[in-house]
Amino acid sequence: MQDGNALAVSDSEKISGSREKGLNRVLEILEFLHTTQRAIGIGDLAKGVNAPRSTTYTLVRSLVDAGLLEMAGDGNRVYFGKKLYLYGMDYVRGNDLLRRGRQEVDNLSRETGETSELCMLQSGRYTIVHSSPGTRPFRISSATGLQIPLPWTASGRLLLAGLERAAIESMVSDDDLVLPDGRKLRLDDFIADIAKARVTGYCVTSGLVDAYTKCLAVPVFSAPGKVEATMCLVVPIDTSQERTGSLIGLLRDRAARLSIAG
Amino acid sequence: MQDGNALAVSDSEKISGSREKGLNRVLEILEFLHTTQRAIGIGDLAKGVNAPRSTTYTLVRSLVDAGLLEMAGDGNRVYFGKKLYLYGMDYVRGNDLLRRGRQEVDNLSRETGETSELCMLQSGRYTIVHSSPGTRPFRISSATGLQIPLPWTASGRLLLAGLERAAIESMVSDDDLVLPDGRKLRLDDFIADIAKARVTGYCVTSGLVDAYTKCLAVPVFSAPGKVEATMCLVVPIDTSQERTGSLIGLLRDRAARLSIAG
DNA sequence: TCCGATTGTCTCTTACAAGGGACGCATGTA
DNA sequence: TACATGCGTCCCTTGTAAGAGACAATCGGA
Repeated sequence: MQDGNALAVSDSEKISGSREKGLNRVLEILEFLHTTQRAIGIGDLAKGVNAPRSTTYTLVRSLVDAGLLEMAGDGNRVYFGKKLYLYGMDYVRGNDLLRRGRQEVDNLSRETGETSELCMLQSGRYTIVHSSPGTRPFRISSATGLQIPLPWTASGRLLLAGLERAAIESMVSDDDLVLPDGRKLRLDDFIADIAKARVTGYCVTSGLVDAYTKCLAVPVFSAPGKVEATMCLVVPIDTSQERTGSLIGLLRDRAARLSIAG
Repeated sequence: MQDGNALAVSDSEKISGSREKGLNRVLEILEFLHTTQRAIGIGDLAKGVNAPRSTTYTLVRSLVDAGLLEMAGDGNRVYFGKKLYLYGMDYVRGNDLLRRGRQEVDNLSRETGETSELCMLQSGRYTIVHSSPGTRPFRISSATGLQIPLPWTASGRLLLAGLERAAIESMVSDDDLVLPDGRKLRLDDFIADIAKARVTGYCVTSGLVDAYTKCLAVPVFSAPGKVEATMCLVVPIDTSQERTGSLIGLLRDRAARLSIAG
């Protein structure tokens, strides 16, 4: 193994390493599968979440029996199961905003040909909840469920609009402020961005996540002042001023539509 | 409460009532939310899964923190959370058959105007995994995630094709054999149906779930002889012989398409 | 063929989570 | 104003689940 499991587990979690609640282990397992995005052997899973093998076997059996996980076709690998899909659909059904937001995102990318995304805060992290690829030849990075530091994104600036400074600080770690290209954002600048985005009602960032794209984002409100989600378009960084402007107009229009009934 | 919680909890689970593993409680909570299909107060949730209040509060807090559940907007109600949606999408992504099956079902209902469904076995139960409503004025019952006794359906007969008699018996309870209209199916007849469906490669049932519809189903194979799912159309019971035949042809065609790469 | 690594199962101990129950706080209604 | 009902939190006890570790079975090189 390349990861020398000797207490190197990273600093996450308490170093205790002792007894751990079963439910927590399960949550870690699910999260681990979410990051790996593929079926994985139970032994490796145990290593991955740093849990004892015997425990992992027991938990996985429970989860498989319950249908939350499934044994992958070939043999001893596990991945998410149908039950989770069904629960996920229940979530969508109970969530107007998400259901209509997905629709709207699909429409947007079809109409504009650009990559379009619906984003939300997910336990304090920026999350791409739904994305539709667009028709450009080059692939723009964006997988559903991907989590990215808030300061890297235009949506992040909108999602934090209206929050206390303290709340924002607690959601943004120092690491988050370091952009992919190595530049370090100043926290005050970021907070200023947020305030600005709030009044203008949209946000554009250029070359933050990568050097070749810019991101146009607008807020979706669940109540006056309460930003529940954002919709955004990811476009080539050299997109003209005019087209950028008209795309933002389109976005604001669609987001408003989502907001009213939300 | 209208449900007199006095040990009426149905016979499910052991009557022990004593200490229960946290994970199991969680699984019950999720299942309960899945059946209620709506946000529910924590107190009621505790009653619903027959768990102590204190325990329920603790577990719900964990689940909310993890994002598997969310507090519903108003206040003290909980329902499924974004995390479950994300995990569900992971499942879809990792499952070609489901992804393409959903697509195909949507196509079918658009082309034919009939209600179309994708069905699978889910821990021994028949489950509507995806459905698309069709354009007929009257609504045909069918919610995604709904679970129905196997003998009530055409798909059930196909999904069990190739299984041992013992396996079939273990999956079908006596209650399952009682149709909605009160008639009782003989187990032997049901098993004969299964065998017949297997050789003909499709199955039609008339007036089983309700008196006004018939159900046309065909199998989708994940490997030769292994029925992974079924696709079906739910049509008015008076649909002509010709149309029924051509719809079945269409279904078989599409199901075959799904099966090859599966 | 013989090893080393991995997989799945089992047993036993003890650290600790589940549960009982009491508390204070809001509602609602007699 | 009193009383009942439901909510959310907290504390203490003890039954039990998490974990360590041993085991047989399987696999894949060398």
